[in-house]
Amino acid sequence: MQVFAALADPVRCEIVEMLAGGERSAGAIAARFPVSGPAVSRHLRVLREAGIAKCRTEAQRRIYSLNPEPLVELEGWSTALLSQWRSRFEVLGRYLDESQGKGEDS
Amino acid sequence: MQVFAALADPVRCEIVEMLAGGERSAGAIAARFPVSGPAVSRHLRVLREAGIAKCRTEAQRRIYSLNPEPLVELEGWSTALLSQWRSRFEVLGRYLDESQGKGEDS
DNA sequence: CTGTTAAATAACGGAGTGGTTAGATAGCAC
DNA sequence: GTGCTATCTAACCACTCCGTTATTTAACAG
Repeated sequence: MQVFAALADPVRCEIVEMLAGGERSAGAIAARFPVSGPAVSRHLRVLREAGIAKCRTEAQRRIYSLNPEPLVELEGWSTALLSQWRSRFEVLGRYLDESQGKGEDS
Repeated sequence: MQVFAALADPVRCEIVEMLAGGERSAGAIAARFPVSGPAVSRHLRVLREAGIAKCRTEAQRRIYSLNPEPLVELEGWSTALLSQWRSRFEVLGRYLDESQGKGEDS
């Protein structure tokens, strides 16, 4: 799950939320954060390398947009994990229901 | 999203997957990784402080289990983001459908 | 070609992270 | 009490990460 590392930084997390609302130029993104342009530029690179963002060139501007696949994968990961956990929990629940009538365990 | 930072490390990510399959003692967890006990112990602390794992004491053992709330939140975050993205995409799609008949744009 | 704008890269410093080994803490067995 | 087991904490080191400023690349305007 390389995605987690890419989203671990709050700035990158916010950038992703921005991009979910539509594509933006690098400058427009940088303007929203109290850090320097180069700092944002590197955040964008991390997101690109993680496959979460992609960019196209338009004159001098780089227009960034969201690449959804990794987020779909992320959603799937958490959903699968939770359903596994819930199924375990249900097994435990059944066990407790059963032993409730007998009241014995090690 | 503090959860991302907690899951950014592959060892912690695997621990969470282990815990989804049922609770485990600290020793049982540590045995599965090629790193020292103290290293795993600190990973467990990070997960605890992120609210992803919790532990109870049983004799000398600490039994770790999964706390699902942060993962539910994570699932919700990715789902919301994707649905926002998809709605944007649909708007764009409608625009393209429309301009397709006219064939003009800047 | 020169100048300007937009963004990326380079180089560097400080803070945080993950690993290690050694020592502390807590509960059980005797 | 002593000894053993299980786990955590402390101290330290190497490495990575995020921020900065300075420089470079790239595209347009004249």
